[in-house]
Amino acid sequence: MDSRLTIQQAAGVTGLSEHTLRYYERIGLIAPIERAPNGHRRYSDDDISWIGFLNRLRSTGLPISKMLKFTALQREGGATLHERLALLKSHRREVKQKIQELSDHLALLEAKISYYSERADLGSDRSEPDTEKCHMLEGQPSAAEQPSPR
Amino acid sequence: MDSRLTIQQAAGVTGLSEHTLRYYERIGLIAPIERAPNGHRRYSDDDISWIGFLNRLRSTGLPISKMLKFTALQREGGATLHERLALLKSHRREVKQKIQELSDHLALLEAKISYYSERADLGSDRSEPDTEKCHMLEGQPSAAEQPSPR
DNA sequence: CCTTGACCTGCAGTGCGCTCTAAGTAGTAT
DNA sequence: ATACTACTTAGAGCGCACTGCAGGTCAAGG
Repeated sequence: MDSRLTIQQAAGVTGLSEHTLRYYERIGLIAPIERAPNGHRRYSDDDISWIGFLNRLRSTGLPISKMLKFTALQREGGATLHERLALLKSHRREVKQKIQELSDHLALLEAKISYYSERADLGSDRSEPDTEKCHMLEGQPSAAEQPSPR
Repeated sequence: MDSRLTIQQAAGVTGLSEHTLRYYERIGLIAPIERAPNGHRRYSDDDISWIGFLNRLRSTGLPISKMLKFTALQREGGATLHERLALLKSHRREVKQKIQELSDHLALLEAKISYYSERADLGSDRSEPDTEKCHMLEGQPSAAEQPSPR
């Protein structure tokens, strides 16, 4: 059961490319992987599950820089628990916000779609370039929505 | 009311930088903006609301290439309604999926956080590098979750 | 007249997250 | 011996979405 996967196998099960696996190791996201006598990497179950965790963080949009921070804390051991917790919590907040934002935009998308659907219903084959005003239904950012996040 | 904003003002109300406004125009995301006699851009209300729409699409993660596609169709006029509709619908599906995905990852984040919180509660000041196994609770991608999107 | 400031253009540079290339090694198969 | 395959490294390149820079124009103010 103690698999010791080759990089190819590790790539298979994690969904990352071999390239990316080496890259992650190089930048320190993954600790130096054990080597076979010939120098080839051998991924342990622990390595694989750590990579799984990284994968999840990544797919919530956590930038690599923050994952590095987390990884560094992890390596420093138990004393950094609070800090790691804080990092995760702050990320949780961001993910929640992102979900909210997407939901909002989804609603607008729905509005746009039903507006278009209507137009499509009433014989839309006039090829006049009539429609250049149809974006009027997108209220602009309204200042509150886009405070100054750039 | 027919504002005719300068680029600076347009940047202000849209939340984009002046650079980005020129960039969007250059690549064709925004139609050539009307110019004052001195060559300076003057953004109309219509321009602004179109930019607002682009902004929304962008913040749902629609890549610029697809926005370009949409923009091109828009300019071709009414005959492309169905196609535009299809594009929006396909994007809607993606946004929904993204929301779902984020929610899933959020759940995992919560699990991790409560796991850490527990540890933090029971006096976590042993500085042994004990914790190197705590990522064990991240089940790996489980094949179904990450089919092969890379 | 000279500076300041807002704008213009074209093009180069940046940061992120990979992704690819080149050149080399090690082990097996024919 | 030779080919093949899987791996290794250092380092270059890529696609995206901007962002910055150099150099120029124009209008108003001191």
